[in-house]
Amino acid sequence: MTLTKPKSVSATASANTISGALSQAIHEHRLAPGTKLGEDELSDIYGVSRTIVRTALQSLAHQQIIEIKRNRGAYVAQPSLTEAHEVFEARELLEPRTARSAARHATPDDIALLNDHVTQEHAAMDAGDRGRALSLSGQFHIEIARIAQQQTIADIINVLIARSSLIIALYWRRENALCESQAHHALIKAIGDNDGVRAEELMQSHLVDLHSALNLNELPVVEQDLRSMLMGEKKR
Amino acid sequence: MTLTKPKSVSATASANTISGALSQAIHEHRLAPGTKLGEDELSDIYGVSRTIVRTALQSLAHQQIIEIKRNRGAYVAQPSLTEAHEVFEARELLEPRTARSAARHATPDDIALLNDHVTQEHAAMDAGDRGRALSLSGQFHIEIARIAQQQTIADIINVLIARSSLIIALYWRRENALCESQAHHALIKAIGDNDGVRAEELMQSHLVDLHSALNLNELPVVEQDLRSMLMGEKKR
DNA sequence: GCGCACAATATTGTATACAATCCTGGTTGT
DNA sequence: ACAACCAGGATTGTATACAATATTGTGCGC
Repeated sequence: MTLTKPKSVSATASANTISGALSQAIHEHRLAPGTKLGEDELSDIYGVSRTIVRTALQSLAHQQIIEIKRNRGAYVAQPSLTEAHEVFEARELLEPRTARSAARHATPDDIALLNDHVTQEHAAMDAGDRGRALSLSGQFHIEIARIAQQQTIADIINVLIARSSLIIALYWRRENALCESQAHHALIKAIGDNDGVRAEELMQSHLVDLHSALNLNELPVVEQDLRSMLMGEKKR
Repeated sequence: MTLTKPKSVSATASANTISGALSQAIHEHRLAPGTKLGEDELSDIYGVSRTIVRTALQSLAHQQIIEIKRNRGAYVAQPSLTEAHEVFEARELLEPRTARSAARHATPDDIALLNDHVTQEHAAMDAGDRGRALSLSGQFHIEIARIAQQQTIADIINVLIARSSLIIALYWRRENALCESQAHHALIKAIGDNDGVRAEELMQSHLVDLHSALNLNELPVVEQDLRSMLMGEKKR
């Protein structure tokens, strides 16, 4: 909640509040892929009409964070394996050079902000709040694009990271995620030293690491979930 | 209208029809940057309620093709100089490597489709329909991303090209645009030969050409438009 | 004639009512 | 027991009514 700034494409304020809250919940893995987001349910929770909820959901749908099936409702998205690859390939095209650019533009304040981010990330991890750590980790990448003074790319990365969060929820296999803050720490060092080339290399390998830490050849765990639900449910 | 496929993030069918129509009109420079898009006006034209129009406008706003100012209405976007640079810088990060990838995946059918595109582009140009030629030229780039089997990147490029169209409307200076189809023709050749490296190079230089064909240091022509409107209008 | 305040109008924002569609559960027939 | 079918209920899609805000027009004082 430090300076997330939901970006507010436009739309009404309440709608942005709701889409921001849902987005945050998804980033922090408090809303699992496949979860149904009923309109009445949300309008009750947030105390607004379905009109507003609908606006918020459409916004999230456009970011492909949720999927709206006609006459069926909105569900937290379940990126396919193909999409998972595509998202990381896109990130690998955008982020390394952006990190290089960030190294050129970074001010001491920027470095301080990044360090603060990693500190919070560590704190969240120590507190066992894995979701929050992941969310902060994503914001770190967006922050770098902002430092590079590339708002357009930052916007794109923002969306890609949201989807990455879903992908991680579905396909992650590695247990320890502290490699994260290590890599981020090294990146800050390179950016702070204005070493663009190194920053680009580090970002590249960081993304490759993430990409390769996914279960590439397996089905998403959703089906297991569904199966277990069918097994252990109120079979009456 | 060949196979544009509005991509339909979701939302209702009518809304997609309207946002598609508006998007097309903007691509073809039939709707100038700054034009106001009133909700009642559009609901009259398309014979649907404002609810649907609103959905369509929000979709376009999310693509940053239009800008919705709270309580003021929707206007065709006027990208700033900074945004113009950012958009082309993003494209330069994404498209060259995507072209390389397309060269790996292209089938004979794909090549035929691309050739067809360029032919239509030429035809539109000969017919003096500059807007349609520009629109087709943009679709060409999207088609390449599709051929590369990178739907995610294709989606991103789709949005960037829409914004590029607005940027061209505002900042274009060069008179002749037939360099376009020349460059596209060369690209098809490289892709058809499965020469990924060359395709990447060609796309890179093509984008640099486009980028450098903009009036980088001048104010958008909108102000000129406004002035000329005030000058040559029904001074009554 | 000019500028300001205020009313009239138009436009957008939000909520609600109604229509269309889908899902659930029970009933019936085999 | 099982399948198909047909209500009934719940959920989403669309239109419309009303509220809030901005814009325009008018009149007054100077």
